[in-house]
Amino acid sequence: MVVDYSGPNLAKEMHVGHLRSTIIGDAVVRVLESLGQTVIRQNHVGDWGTQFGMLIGELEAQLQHGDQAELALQDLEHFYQRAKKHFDEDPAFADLARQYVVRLQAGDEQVLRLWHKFREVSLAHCEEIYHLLNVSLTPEHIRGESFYNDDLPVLVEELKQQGLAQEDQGAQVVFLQELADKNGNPSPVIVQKKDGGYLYSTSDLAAVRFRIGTLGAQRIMVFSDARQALHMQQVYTVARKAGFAPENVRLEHCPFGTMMGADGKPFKTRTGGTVKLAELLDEAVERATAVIQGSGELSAEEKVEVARKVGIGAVKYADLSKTRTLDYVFNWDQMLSFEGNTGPYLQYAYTRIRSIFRKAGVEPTELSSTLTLVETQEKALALKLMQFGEIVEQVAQDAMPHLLCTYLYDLASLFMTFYEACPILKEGVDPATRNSRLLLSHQVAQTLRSGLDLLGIEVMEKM
RNA sequence: GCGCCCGUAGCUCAGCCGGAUAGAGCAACGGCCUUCUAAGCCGUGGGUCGGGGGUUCGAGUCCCUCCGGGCGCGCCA
Repeated sequence: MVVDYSGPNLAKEMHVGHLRSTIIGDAVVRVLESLGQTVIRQNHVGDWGTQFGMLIGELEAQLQHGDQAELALQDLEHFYQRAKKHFDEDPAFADLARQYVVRLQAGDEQVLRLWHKFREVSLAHCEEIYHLLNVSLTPEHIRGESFYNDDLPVLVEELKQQGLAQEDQGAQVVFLQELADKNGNPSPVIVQKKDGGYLYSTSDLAAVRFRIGTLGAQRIMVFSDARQALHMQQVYTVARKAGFAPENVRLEHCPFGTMMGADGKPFKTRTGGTVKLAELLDEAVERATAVIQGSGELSAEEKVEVARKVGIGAVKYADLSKTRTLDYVFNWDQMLSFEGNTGPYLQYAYTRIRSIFRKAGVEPTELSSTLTLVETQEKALALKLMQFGEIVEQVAQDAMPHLLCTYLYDLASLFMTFYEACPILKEGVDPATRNSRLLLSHQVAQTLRSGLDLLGIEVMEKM
């Protein structure tokens, strides 16, 4: 199967808008792979389009001033703003930019070289973010819009020959009766602009065809914003009609809601700007550092590592634990709290168990396999442990990681209850009971670790 | 205008193919540390599941309608 997720626009720096697709998609991919599925990741990056004419023009202008490309592109956001300003204020530059778009489309070598340079720097930035986020995407998963460029004229021609696409007001349009409204008005999908250019509908269609025809996908999952629901429906409907997608191939759009600020409006900086992902993640680690400051268990070096895992884990868990399709409110204090359904709470539950083994001086492998369930807390915990498999199956089926989060939280809560009620290493606990409870605890730790790993969240031995 | 999504406790959210007195966490209040991490645990109060119809033995869940909010709808992605 093919899973399409993350897909940032390379023209700018990654921002919070890319977060949900990236971490939800990655969690689902991990879950699918854990079940033995063959998953082909596709990072459909935005590396093509009119804005690149402007960016390449700006890059060339700066290179002519003797600047190094890496340096000029060090701050992509800033570079973009500069290019935009240049474009808006200098008509000559605007013309140049438009020419570059044409030359880029035509495969002009010099322009392509600059485009490659830009793309390379921007992708390197994405790699950094993925690494920091502990997301499994690598360069080999990149398959941007540009990849489909050559196929677009071919595809449109096919649609025309099939009688699906027809000219309307100068553009090539597919009218879908399947998606008509109550009044019978068909839903229009433009596959080629009046000026001959193509749109994302076209490259998305090409992507569907490539994924099925070349990659052999039996199931395609695309993680993108819920606002693209109509667009995805259109693409899939056209793909079916055009014969790109046979009946037996599952075409799924896995939409997600918007990340909101405390004010209930889309998450922005205090000044109303877009929040850069790099800054958000830095802040997460910073805040986590403050949170674990009081820990007496950690050395200074360990704190750095733990803060990273806790901070990043908190951001990811906060997102993953909410129903995917709904908007959710981003709240630092809540996600970094050790109370409630949070990343830190689960990581803490894990370290608490590891601490027991350290204290006991016992390795899980040394335990006898005899499990004796007597107390109600022990039984409840064991019962919960057995449900892990079916929850994972369900997440794979529905692409809903929050089901796994809810499960892990329930499991951790049951463990805490068990831990309070059932002494393990205390005096007076007979060896058999001690062994059984250690075994049970170990199973919980393993399950927490596996579950968090499927979510792309790391654990630690101490915190 | 047309279409999609949402409305569950003060706040943030769960509630599998409809099934028993609707669940958590924050917040509020009250308990539990001389021994396994109190970053925890136990308990109390708090909801006409937006309103109204309908289907059903049974509806937070399915259907219709109304109210309220968000988003989308031919040449951006």
